[in-house]
Amino acid sequence: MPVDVVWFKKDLRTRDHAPLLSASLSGNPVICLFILEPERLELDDIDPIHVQWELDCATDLSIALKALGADLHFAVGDAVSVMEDFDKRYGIGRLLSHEETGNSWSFQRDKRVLSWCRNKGIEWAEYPHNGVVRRLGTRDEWKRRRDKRMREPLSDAPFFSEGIQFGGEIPQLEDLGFYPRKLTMRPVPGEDAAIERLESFLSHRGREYRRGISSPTLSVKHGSGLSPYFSSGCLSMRRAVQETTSRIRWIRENRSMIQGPDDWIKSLSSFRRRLAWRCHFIQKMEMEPNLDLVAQNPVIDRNLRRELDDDRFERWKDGNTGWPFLDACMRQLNSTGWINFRMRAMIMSAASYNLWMPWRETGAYLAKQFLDYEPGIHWSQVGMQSGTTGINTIRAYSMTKQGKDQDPSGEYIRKWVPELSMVPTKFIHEPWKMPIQLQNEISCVIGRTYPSPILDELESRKEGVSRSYAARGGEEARSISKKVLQLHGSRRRPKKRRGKNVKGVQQKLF
DNA sequence: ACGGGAGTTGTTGTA
DNA sequence: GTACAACAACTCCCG
Repeated sequence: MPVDVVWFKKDLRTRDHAPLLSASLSGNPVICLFILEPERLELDDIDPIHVQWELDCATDLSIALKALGADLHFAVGDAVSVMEDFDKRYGIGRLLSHEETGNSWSFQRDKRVLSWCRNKGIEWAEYPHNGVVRRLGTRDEWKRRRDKRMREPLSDAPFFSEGIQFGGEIPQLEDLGFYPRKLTMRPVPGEDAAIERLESFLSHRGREYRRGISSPTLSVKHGSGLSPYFSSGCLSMRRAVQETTSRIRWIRENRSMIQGPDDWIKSLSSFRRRLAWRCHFIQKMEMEPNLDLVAQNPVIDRNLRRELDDDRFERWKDGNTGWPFLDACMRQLNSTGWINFRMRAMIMSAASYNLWMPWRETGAYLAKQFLDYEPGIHWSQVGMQSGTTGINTIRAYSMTKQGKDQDPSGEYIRKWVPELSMVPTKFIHEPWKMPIQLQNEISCVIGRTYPSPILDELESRKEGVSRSYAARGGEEARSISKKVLQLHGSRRRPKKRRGKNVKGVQQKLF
């Protein structure tokens, strides 16, 4: 009897999982499959921490599946070879999975799997995932269809009468010669932990979301912390959207019993808007699957002529640029595998504008640092923060301004850059301005115990920005930018202009 | 959803 | 009450 193979990729959960549900209803024997693909580990945007995280989430998933009467089979190897092997042993009737919108590599891999299925006469049933709409010609319909999908009911975890037992061992990365770096504060893997985290966010942590997300310290507490779970699919986007909506409704209905209901509603609405942005960016990758390899506007990219300077690259990566706030952010990221959105933008902006390094190399390094690496979001952001799309205004951050705004007391800098722990607040954002005598007194000598700034921040930023504007000026570059906007631009209606005339007219009406 | 300069409007303190 | 400087807050523009 042919078996249904449910191939788990970036959807490591049992609830709201359409392929799993469908397999359970078919009546066929079911194999749940997770493949550790060693080839991925050779890619420059994939890190052992990603595979380890997926493996740990899959291990948790295997326990949940066992309780449902199914069993997760772990395999190591190339996806097609693994399928071939399973087909020989069991005879695959159907392959079921979610559509994956990953990087160029996974796109090519899925094409190979598809042609293998076709050769074998095996049906591959792929189900839509998150808010991504496959085979969409233009962006016009996207928002409506995404929102509609988010409103559809969630499905429970199904039961299985005939799951084929997995007799093997869970593979270990170490046995393959990969040793993931140890992350501090790594979240607890798995679906239950993901749901718990969503609940704690909605029940109390998210109250200060709006105030907290811009700051690298507050965002640790008031951010949702759900991103790694979304990347590995421990949590469905639909569940997050629906539960956020019902929480907002609950606050609205019980507003008299709650203090500060409006701020709370604003926070959760803004969280929900960001969930939609998440889908919006992954949709870009869906429609342009080589976003991780080719700039959206290749002409601008060529005009920029950025070069990888090894010394700059190393100092940027390690958080040794001599720009305290940037270094602190880099070190937090390297240590925890996470940093908030705004600081990611600043880190990328420093690489692109101040240090003038090419986006592919810096973007790949960052991808490896983010535990929550999501190709569609990541490479869209990299494109934006390197000025290679041509459709967004150039956003070059000032590290010292951000530092003063987000960390006025310097507490965050002192935590992550201990060399600066004795520097008084007055100089914490610009320690090179300390008088030599003070430097000696506190044993923090700029240029010896902590590096001098790698470049003049103001000057390098100014030069980077003007070179970037110059690169997008030409006729050829402009015409490509226009096309990029048509294909990818957000279809949100432009704000109504509120000029003095309009106001005047309104006043006359009342 | 950038930063910095210029220009504008609003607020406060002082003679 | 008035005049005005000093300064904060805001808007617009440009790279």
